[in-house]
Amino acid sequence: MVIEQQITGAIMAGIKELYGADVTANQVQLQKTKKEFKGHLTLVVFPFLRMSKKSPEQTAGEIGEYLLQHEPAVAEFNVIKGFLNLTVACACWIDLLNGINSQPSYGIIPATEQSPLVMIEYSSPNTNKPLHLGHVRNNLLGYSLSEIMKANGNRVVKTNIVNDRGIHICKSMLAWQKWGNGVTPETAGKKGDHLIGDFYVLFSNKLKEETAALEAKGMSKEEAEAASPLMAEAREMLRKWEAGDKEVRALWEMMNNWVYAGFDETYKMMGVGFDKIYYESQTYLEGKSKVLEGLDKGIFYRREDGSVWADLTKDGLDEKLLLRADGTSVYMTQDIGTAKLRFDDYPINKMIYVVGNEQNYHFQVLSILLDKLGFEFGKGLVHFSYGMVELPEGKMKSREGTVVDADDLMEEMIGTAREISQELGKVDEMTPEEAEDIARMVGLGSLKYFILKVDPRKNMTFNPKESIDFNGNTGPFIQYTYARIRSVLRKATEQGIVLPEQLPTTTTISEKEENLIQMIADYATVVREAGKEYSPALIANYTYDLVKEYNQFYHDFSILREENDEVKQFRLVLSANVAKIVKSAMSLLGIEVPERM
RNA sequence: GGUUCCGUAGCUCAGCUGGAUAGAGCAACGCCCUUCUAAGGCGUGGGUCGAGCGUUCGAAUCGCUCCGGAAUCACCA
Repeated sequence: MVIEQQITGAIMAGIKELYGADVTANQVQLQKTKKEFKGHLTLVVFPFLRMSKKSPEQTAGEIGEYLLQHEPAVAEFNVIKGFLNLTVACACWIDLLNGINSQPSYGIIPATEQSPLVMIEYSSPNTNKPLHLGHVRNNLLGYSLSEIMKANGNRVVKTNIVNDRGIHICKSMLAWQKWGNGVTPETAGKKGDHLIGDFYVLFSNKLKEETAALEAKGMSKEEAEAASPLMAEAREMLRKWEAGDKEVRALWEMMNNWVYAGFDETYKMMGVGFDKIYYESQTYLEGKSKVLEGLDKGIFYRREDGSVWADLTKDGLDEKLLLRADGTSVYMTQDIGTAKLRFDDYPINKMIYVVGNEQNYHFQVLSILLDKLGFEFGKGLVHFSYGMVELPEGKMKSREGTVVDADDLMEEMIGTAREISQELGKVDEMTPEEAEDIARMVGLGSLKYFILKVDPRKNMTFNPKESIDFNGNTGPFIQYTYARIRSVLRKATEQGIVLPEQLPTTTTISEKEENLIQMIADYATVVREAGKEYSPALIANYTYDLVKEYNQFYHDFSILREENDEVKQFRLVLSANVAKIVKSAMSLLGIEVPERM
């Protein structure tokens, strides 16, 4: 922030004058003063001892004295061991607050026509089963990351690649054909994605029966699956699909549309969306030409059986298959093709893939291949790799039925929020619509915050029961604080108090208030850091700290009962800006904040 | 076995470009609703930061070696 830069400059000048040494801004370690000491900013003087050739205390004292004389922003200082604690002048804080107050979207850098174009791929579902908890983490991270990149002055295209073809879809189709009796989402009264998921499970169960019988006759698992008539039928269906068989295609289209309708509902409830959707059925043939082009240029090589490979041993990796002997594509080829299509559609400067960490190797390879093929964004490709979501009992296993369904989960969270607000009597003066809206915001806010506050790279444990906690470091706590501030501001308006555009710098404010302004001012840095680190968690934890700090402040001061008008207005403006920052930060996480709750 | 990631309080997680006595929340216990929303605040207890060695004025943070866990090393996607 501004004050820091100003003081850093003064320190550099001071060291030059006192010790005749040049130091860079990087060497000046100016950090926030710990709570238990007096001051706002602390300079660690150990690095300068070589230049001063004096004790830490003496050096700190000299620099402090210099700052007091030459830098008006420094009001006083104290020295503890090698730490120089600086207190920033009161008027500076009010100036800072005035500056932030005048900016409706402080900390956000709007994109322009010239801004870099960032494409973010996330969600990427299969069309054979509904979304589950793992997808929830993916979607929330992807959406939030998009918002964070936007806030850092990038043009963002959110994209989704739908895996709508392959043997897994054929399994659902076959099961529906065999045992479905023409059931539809309407007649079943079920979301389309769930209905299809049921048939996928049905197929798996029937297949298991078959293979178990074969295994009993002495076949291995692989042999049994290869010999299974059901699997043969599924493979035949896939063959027909690829040949463009009208009947199979029609069935495929109908069932996929059911799934999409179901997904759309889930996405909408989750609050995520896309600017451009790609379907694998339309892209899976695309990579081949690019690979053959690479073959011509000698980037890849062909084996005797006709298959095409990339030799990445020089890059410290293995050899990677790109085209099978029969000329068909593999996963990697498809991703190359999709990259090509995307680049044809948009002048992408940066590509971010939000995909689980089980694919770290895949993206390492993809980055190298795209780079070799001449894609500008290949080398700098970002695999936003996130960890798995585990349950207290361990991993989710579809086989054991421990998969947490996204729709069920959201519904449950909203239901709990509804119950709690009823218990607390929060809904007494609300219309049923208002109450339901708040239950939705709070329930989903709780879920989203719970997932986004943890470092994306780490595996996390999700306890469905305990996650519905509305106290402490949670979304609802943040939403609650916001709603309370808005309430105070509403009451101020009712009392006819008009907030000034500019506060007089002569108002006396407490140290707590100064700290709060410091935290508010940090928001701009946090947003920038979050963009650099691709970390929604940074925003989440910052917001919690800010809100916690504000809550303590809130309890110490009766804002509306304050008798000194100048102080009252200052506190109202301060509160309004906390609310502004909280709302902005939450929107970067895709979390709504209610005006009352 | 190779590669990558992770290991911090009973539980869930912050802190990691080296800096002061390692922080929150949950859970436990004790206070505070005639005070702008108690979905709140204050307090108490709880830690060999997986282990060891090294670099340094200084290490949870950096390096090496172990130990434990995860992912991956498919002509699956």
